[in-house]
Order: sequence, then structure tokens, then C-alpha cells
Amino acid sequence: MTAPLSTVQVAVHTPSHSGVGDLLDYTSERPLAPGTLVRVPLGRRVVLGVVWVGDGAAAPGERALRPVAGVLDGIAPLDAPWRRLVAFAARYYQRSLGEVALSALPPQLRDLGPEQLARRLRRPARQAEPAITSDLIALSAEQESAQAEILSKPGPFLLFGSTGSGKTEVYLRCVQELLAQDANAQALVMVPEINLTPQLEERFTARFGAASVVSLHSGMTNPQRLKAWLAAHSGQARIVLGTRMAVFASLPGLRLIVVDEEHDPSYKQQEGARYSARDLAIWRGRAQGAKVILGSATPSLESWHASRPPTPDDPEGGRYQRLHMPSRIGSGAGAGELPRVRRVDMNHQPRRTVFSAPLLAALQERVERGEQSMILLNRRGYAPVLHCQDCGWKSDCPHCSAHQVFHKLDRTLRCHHCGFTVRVPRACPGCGSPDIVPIGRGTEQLEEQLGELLAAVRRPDGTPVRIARIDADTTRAKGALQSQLAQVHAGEVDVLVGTQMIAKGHDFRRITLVAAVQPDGALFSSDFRAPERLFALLMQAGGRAGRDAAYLAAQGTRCEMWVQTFHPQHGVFEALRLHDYPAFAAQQLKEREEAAMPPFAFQALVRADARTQEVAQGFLAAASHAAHAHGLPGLEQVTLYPAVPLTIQRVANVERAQMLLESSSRTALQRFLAHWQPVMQATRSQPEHKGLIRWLVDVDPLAI
DNA sequence: AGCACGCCGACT
DNA sequence: GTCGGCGTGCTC
Repeated sequence: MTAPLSTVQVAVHTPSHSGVGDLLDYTSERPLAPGTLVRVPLGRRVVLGVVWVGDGAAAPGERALRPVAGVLDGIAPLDAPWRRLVAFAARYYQRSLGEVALSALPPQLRDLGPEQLARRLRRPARQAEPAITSDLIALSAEQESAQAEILSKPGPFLLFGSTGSGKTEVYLRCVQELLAQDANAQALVMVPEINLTPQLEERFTARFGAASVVSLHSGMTNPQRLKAWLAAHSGQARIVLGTRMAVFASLPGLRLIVVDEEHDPSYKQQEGARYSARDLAIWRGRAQGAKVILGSATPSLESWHASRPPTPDDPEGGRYQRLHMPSRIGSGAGAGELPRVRRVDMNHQPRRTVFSAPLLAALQERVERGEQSMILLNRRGYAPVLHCQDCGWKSDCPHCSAHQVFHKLDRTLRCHHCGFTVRVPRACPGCGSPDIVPIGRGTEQLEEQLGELLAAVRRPDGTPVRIARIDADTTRAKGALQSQLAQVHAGEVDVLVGTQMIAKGHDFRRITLVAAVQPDGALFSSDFRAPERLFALLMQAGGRAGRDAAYLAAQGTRCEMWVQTFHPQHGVFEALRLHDYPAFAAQQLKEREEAAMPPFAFQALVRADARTQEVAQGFLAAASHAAHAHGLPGLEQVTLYPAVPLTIQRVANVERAQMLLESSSRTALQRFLAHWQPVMQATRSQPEHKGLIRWLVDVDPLAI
């Protein structure tokens, strides 16, 4: 009755620019531990919150505080390392604490009533069975030494291993070893895409048993996610597998974080808080005393640079330790060999050639021998644009500054940015001419043309060639990708056509030829990271081929990676031919250093969306002006570039502009952004910027 | 972010 | 005459 009320400060899901402070004050009958999950009234609804300060001094009350509506007693408070991670991510990526904290929790925690939750928690957890001790194959010397280094040194580590060098086995052994050292230890293993989780899950459950392993990714149903999250939070799950969101999992016993394919852009979240799960993994590992392994055959230049070995000129070297596993494992002829790279100079091919004669001949040969091939083209649909030969009309999207893509199979023109779809017109909408033709090519067209070009080719058993296509259009349905991949594995496909989707992580044991028919676009892109991405994609695609040494030996073949290009001498392809990532990286890093670009500089983008380009740019210009007028801290070390339209300036009738910020000091950039945030909020509320729809900050952007 | 309130177009 | 569009404002 007479017990004084405690004041608690709670993080709730409100965005940083909503005008509501980061932490809201409530009263509580009793003090609550920081990290406690609570339900609190907010306006006229009740929302989930996380207690941040459990026994705050009662705020000098000009406002009557409302009481906490309920405490989720069944769930242990989130621990201090988790809260520090969330607080750091919110600060670093310029979002509110509550937004980051609440989006890191399973969605169902928000909408489950107290009694439903209690029922859920009462459900008995499966008893963890002892780790399955399967017969382990001996490690290669390279794997052995990588494992020994990881277990004996603090890290973080960059495990630089060729495709097929057995990185996953190293992860498994390190997880096994660290979990064995401590009964409460937990490990987090991340992959870039949901598609890759099933095969990872298979390997880990085979080794550790299903009871110790849970997955966390957005492809799971809400109940599944809650269950997996609770298992990790309670410590019952020893191993958490997942995509980037898993970096925020509550893992009280975390001892090891693995970021597989660390170079993959998918680790960067592209909406809400735009965090890099790879960078947060490094931070979390350091803060929570967990080892971190970044793995890749083609590391990001950031990680490569951060793992440079010490030299006389640079006695410190990088912060990471680089571990090299250059050899493919397995035995038998061809096993250790990477695919031979064949470049076709398209300058010597007839104009508009899609499949050059030598590539076609090579494909034919594979089909006749019963081997599989894979054709890569990063553009779905039939053709990127339709064009009228009489009046020059093009299939422009009415809502975006982009073309509508011609999809022949369902006779539609579709905008890949806003989704706007129309039926393909019979005649030109501009002048009525029937001469409207597709320009350029997409995967649908490759599939069709290949069907015609290889129509006469017979497989060893005399049956015709079977061609399949895998891209976002063919895999829309749930489980479609897995079943289509299974078809390829079962040998029911001779030639597979597809987008990047097929280049990532799936082992096609019988594929002996991989071809990129049109990779040149990335060579002269305005995006300075385009060559890096192209190189990684081609190396990764090439790595899909020939991973079954026994098969290759029996066939007496060698794998080939074909590249059709107008620039066969380009450094990217030269490095690809030699399978020489270090040379490629050295050359790229030199260019980056000379141009003062990442990783030698730090960047942030501010983007503004409005109905007109003037309003969008006007806001950015005003915010920039205000920064200078206030002489904000850090500004002397930060360059603010002028506002410019985005490459795709208009999407769904919204005009988009952005402004680049650059600094040689991460700290200065951070300090400036922290002070700039409230100034931008004030700018936004000025009447002349009424038309602004939204603005956002992207720290360490991947594309500019 | 939600969720209200509030003022202008096509339907039972 | 109402249902409903999303502009503006508020939440400890």
C-alpha cells in the first residue's frame, strides 16, 4: 500500500524521428531489472518494451507517469551484452534504441497475450541429447592449421579459403571444440541467404543433433521464430544458424560467431536500421568475448585490408588474423584443380551474338557427354526494354524512371522497381506501329534461344537436351527453389540458366561448365564496388563446378568457366583466369587508396524522398547548410557533397535524392552524425520542407 | 511505428 | 446521405 512506486525507463518501438524520446518513463510497483520484457501503455494501445533503466529516479513530474501494464516474468531479462549490442547498433546506425531493440525480438512476442505466452513457456523443451559423435574424416593439413590457430588465438579471423577448401568443416570443428570446453557455451553461424540455411542446418544437425541446433531467419513462421529465439535465449540451443537478423539473437553463452561468405552484400540490411551483420558480429565478438571467424574465397576488400599481415612499413598489420586455405580438398585427378577460365572476345563475334560459336560448341559437347552446364545472366525476364522502331517509344514505367521489363511467358511488361504491370501491347502505344522489338536479353530469352540452338543435340541416351531456368520468377512459390535444385542434382537438367541465385552456395556435383554470357556491365559501372562484386560472383560461380572429384575423374574432364566479354584484357578477368584473388585485391586496394575511398575512408549517405526532386534536394541542402551554420563537432573532418538524384531517380512516383558524407575518420563521422540528427529533425519540421515524405541515414553504405 | 482525428470523392 | 482516401499529430 505504502510502498513507493519505482520509475522505470523502457525502450519501445518508436522511430528516432518520431519526436518521442528513446526511453519512456513508467511507474512500477517494484523495481525491474534492466532487460526485463514488459508491456506498457502507449497512447491507446499496449506495446512490448524492454526495461533499460530499472530503478530510475522519479522524473520531476510535470507529467503523470502511467504504470507498466505487465511484466513477462517467464522470460529472463535480456543480458547486458545484448543490451550493449543493441545500444551500439542504434547509435552507430542512427536509429532509436527502441526500434533496434524491438526489431531484434521475435515478432510474436509483441502480439502474444500474457496467457498465450505462459502456455508457450510451459510447453516442455525437448531434452538436449548428447552431441552426436560421428566418425570424422581427417582434416587436411590446411584445415588442421586453421583450426589450431583459431582455437589458440583471440582473432577475429579471416578464413580465406578457396571454394571447396572445406571451410564449413573448419567451422564445425571449432564449434565442436568451443562447445566442449564449456557446458554453457553457444555458437552463432550466419550465412547470407535463407536459401543456404537448409544445407547448413543439415550439416550441423548431423554433427550435433537436432536438439542443440536452431535456425533464425525471416523465412520461418512466427511461432517457429519465437520457439527458436527462446531456445537461444534460455541457453537450451547451443548453436544458432541464421541470416543477418541472427546477429541480434540473445545468446547468453556466446563464444563463437561465424560469418560465412562474409563478402556477401546481403549482410547489409537495406531497410529500417541499415546495419551490417558482419560488422556487428565483429563488434559483438569483441564486446562479449567471443571468437569471430569471417569466411570467404573472395573476401570483401574491407576484411582483406583489415587482415593484412604486418610488414616493415606497417609493423602493426591489420586487426584481423588472416588464415589461408588455398587447396581444394578431395582426392583423385582434377580434384585440386580450379576451373580453367576461357574468355571469348566478343569483338570477334558477329554483332548481337548471345551465344558465341565456341561457347555453343562447348555446351553441345557437355550435353553429348551427359554433363551439366550452368549459364549465368543477371537479368530476369525476356528483355529489359521494348522499343518501337518507328517512333522511338520505349516501355518506360509510368511511375518510375526505369524501363518496364518484357516478360514473354506471361505477355507482360513489368516494372522491377514498383511492380507496375501491363499486358504487352500488340502495337506501339505511341504511334501504332507493329514494329516493336525487345532490346537486350534476360534469362527467359537465353532459355528460349538455347532451346533452339541445341534442339538437334542429343544426350548420350539419344534423348533431347533438357534446359531449365532458375530465377526469382521461377522460385516465387515456397519450396520452389529447393525442388528445382533437387531436379538439377538428380541429373534431370542438362543446361541450367539463371541469375546470381544459382551461383551462391549450392554444390552441383555434375556441372562441368559455367558461363557468364554478359558480365561487362559491372566493369564500367559508376558503383566503385562493382568490379569487386563481379569478381566474387564469377569466382563463386566457377566454384560451383566440379566439386565431385570422383565424377570428374570418371568423366576424364576438367571444369571450365567461360566468360564472354568485349574486354578480355580487363584486370578482373585476368585475375579470374589466374584464380588470383590476392592480386585482384591488391590492385583494387591501390586504386581505393589513391582515390581515398573505403576502406581508406568512411562514408554515410543521407537520403530524402519527396513528391518533387526540388523538395528532396532542398531538404538535404538545408540540412547541410544547418550543419555548417551550427559548426557541428566533427564537421572539420567530414566532407558533405552536394545533393544529387539517385541513379533511379523516381520510384512509384516518389522522387529520391541523396547526399554523400565522407571522412578519413570513422570517429569524426560518427560524432558529426550524432550531432546532426537533431538538427535534421528540426530542419524537417520547418514549413518549407512540408512536402518531404521521409529521410534516412545509411552508415557504411554498400552502393552509392 | 501505430493509431486516432479530420476533411473531401464514389458507392449502398 | 455514408465508407474511405491518406495528411497531420500524438504517444511516457
